[in-house]
Amino acid sequence: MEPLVVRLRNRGWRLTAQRRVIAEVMAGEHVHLAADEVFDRARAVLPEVSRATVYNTLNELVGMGELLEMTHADGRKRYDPNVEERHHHLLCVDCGRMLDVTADDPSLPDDQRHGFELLGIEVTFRARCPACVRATATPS
Amino acid sequence: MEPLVVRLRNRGWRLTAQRRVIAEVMAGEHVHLAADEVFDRARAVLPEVSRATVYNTLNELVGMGELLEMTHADGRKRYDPNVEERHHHLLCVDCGRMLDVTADDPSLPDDQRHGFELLGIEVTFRARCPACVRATATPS
DNA sequence: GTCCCTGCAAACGTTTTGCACACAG
DNA sequence: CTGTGTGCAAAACGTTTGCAGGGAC
Repeated sequence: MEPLVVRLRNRGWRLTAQRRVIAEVMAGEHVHLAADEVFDRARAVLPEVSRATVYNTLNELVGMGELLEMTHADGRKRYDPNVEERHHHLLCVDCGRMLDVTADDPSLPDDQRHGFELLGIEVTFRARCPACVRATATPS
Repeated sequence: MEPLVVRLRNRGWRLTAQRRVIAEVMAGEHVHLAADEVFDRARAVLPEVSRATVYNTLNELVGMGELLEMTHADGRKRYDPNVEERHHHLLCVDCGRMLDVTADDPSLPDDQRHGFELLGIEVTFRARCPACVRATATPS
């Protein structure tokens, strides 16, 4: 697939310096950033980026389907640039690190559907990452 | 299992009118309420309940393991009183209604564990409920 | 009587919005 | 040139906290 910035230009998206930097931050990250983290990284590259523009731009990207919005238990929204492949998430409940993983979807038995029209399935594997396991291991 | 209020008293929880009302609201609801919705329902029964007490009490109940805290994509925390049986959730993405369902857990292949220590699995079936499907059906 | 819980209001962190100016097209 | 994106600051939102008074045990 074409790079994110190219896809956006092809959709007639007005490309400003701020938007390009924000899109590049998202495209370059494999972790799932909160808006404020995107703001920090974007500002490091281009200081004349405002918080409002980061929020506005992220919301637009979500609306265009170029970004997935997720809610991490800390109450902040996180943004996932991986919209190409279906995937689930592996979350470290201690440090908040989140990785993409692939696993089979669970299925919902007919008698549990309650007449709902199924659209998608979200799976989060709650876990502790190696670093956090090591940090709490009984010190010798 | 004993009623929630009984379990709480047995743990030495100081039982005030406000706390009892909040616990009863949670016990009586099969939906997954946000703190403000709990506040409204509690105040309908007992007007002298403050928002702060609702928040404090919900956090205590979560800490005691009598309530599960979940984050619904609208950014508000929701509280699930069903701690007895393992279950997943069926969410209407239009109106936000959320039901408990039982389904098999998906499994995470070894080559996808990245060394993490698995603790639990959260599954949300994203869907549209019958009422919302009907609301958007092509009008004849 | 003691200590914990309560209400109130202010503080907090995140996200949204109103407005005049600036720049991409 | 025009229309849309921008920065700034203020507001909105859900939640937490500090404090003095009150009620459960």
